[in-house]
Amino acid sequence: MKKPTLKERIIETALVLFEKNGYHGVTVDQIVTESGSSKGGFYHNFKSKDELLYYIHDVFISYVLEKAREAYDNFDTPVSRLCAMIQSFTKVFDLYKPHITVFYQESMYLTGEFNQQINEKRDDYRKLIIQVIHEGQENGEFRTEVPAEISAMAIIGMVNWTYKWFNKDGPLTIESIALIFNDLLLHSLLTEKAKNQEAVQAFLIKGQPIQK
Amino acid sequence: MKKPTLKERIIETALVLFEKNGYHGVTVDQIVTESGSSKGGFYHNFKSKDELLYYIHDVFISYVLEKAREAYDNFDTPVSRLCAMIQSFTKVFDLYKPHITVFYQESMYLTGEFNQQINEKRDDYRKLIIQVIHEGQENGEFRTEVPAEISAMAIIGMVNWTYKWFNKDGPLTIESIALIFNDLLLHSLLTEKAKNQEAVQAFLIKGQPIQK
DNA sequence: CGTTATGTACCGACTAGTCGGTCTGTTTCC
DNA sequence: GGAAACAGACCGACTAGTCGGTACATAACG
Repeated sequence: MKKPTLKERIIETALVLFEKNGYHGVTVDQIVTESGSSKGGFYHNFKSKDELLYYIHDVFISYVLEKAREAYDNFDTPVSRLCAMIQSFTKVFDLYKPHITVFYQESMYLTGEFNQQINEKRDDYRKLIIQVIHEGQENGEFRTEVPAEISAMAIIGMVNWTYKWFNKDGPLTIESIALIFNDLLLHSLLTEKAKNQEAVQAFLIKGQPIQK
Repeated sequence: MKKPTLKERIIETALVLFEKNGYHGVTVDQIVTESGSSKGGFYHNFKSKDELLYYIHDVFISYVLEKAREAYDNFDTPVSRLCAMIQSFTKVFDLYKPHITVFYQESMYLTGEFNQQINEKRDDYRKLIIQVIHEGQENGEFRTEVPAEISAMAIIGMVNWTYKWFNKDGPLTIESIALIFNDLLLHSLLTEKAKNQEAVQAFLIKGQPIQK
């Protein structure tokens, strides 16, 4: 493990502080003090406090988007693609919980240019989910009674909200939660016929309540 | 319609501004100017900018909690209770969208006393949902493979997230969205046997995709 | 009834403090 | 020695909150 650069240290510190106190609840002086740096060091690495916020957003959304694309490429059916995406996304909470909290709490304070770049990636992610659902509706595995756009937002909402309540030291691991999410989703989105396919059954939870 | 008091005018104005620019993106001076008031008028009605934020939070959460309790009291089966709660909650978006946006974006900036009071009501709401699911699991209508606590958070997440994307002028009314949410929920939470009951079937969507 | 007293809602110039950002060094590293 | 990385004193714009005052209503008084 190579020793972290000042830039990395600043980002780490800011992340922890932002998660706890919000972007506006943390001053540059605090970040600088806590990271054992200085104003000079900070502004040498970032054009502004805004840019730091942008970096944090970008690291997270870029990672998630890439993982979703990988999930899409590595599987070849709508069900397995969707499940893989949900799993990879949910698992990100272990790694990037502070990023995610900041992402959803503070994105409105991103200005102009920064805001636009993040929004593009966010849109790409949403479109990818909608696309998978559409593909599933076309091949008859997904119910068509519910519009794909709404299903997508329901999914995204369910998963995203996890940042408000997930606790690493709680009774369930993030992996268990990901399994539950997949189970809930498939039960609500698939046709009865599709649910009976063997390949799908593997994603559903049977019998006893899931445990850690 | 009686003419609004200054206090009401300030709250209305602040709501619109907060929704658009965030709590920290709006100054007291702006609120005062836009509402045709003054610093004095503002601080005569509110102890601080914080207290204004608290008021906005409280109006919304109190309303939602009351509606949920009504829903519980007016129905007598887990399924109908849950559906009624989801419907009343979802429909609130027409009425209180700015409150909700502020509620979820800015609640972290509520301090001490204020924060505590809001959290209590939020907890009460969550507990009520969990209770209904538990009751449904006990009478055999709800699946027991998934923990009630997680189901509850999945539901709350799905519904709450609506504030990020719902648009009054979009293709779907909030009532249609509420119906879809109920359909998705029941499909994922109920046992196969329960889904076939006539009383439950009424809450499910059949045939063609739902339209406005 | 007219006048004075009193409470309440509201006004707006002012202030004390804060915080993002700059500027002038100093150190580190090639 | 020169450039990049960093330190920290300093600045100025901005903002939540204050405070002395006004306008107006209702009540008390003679």
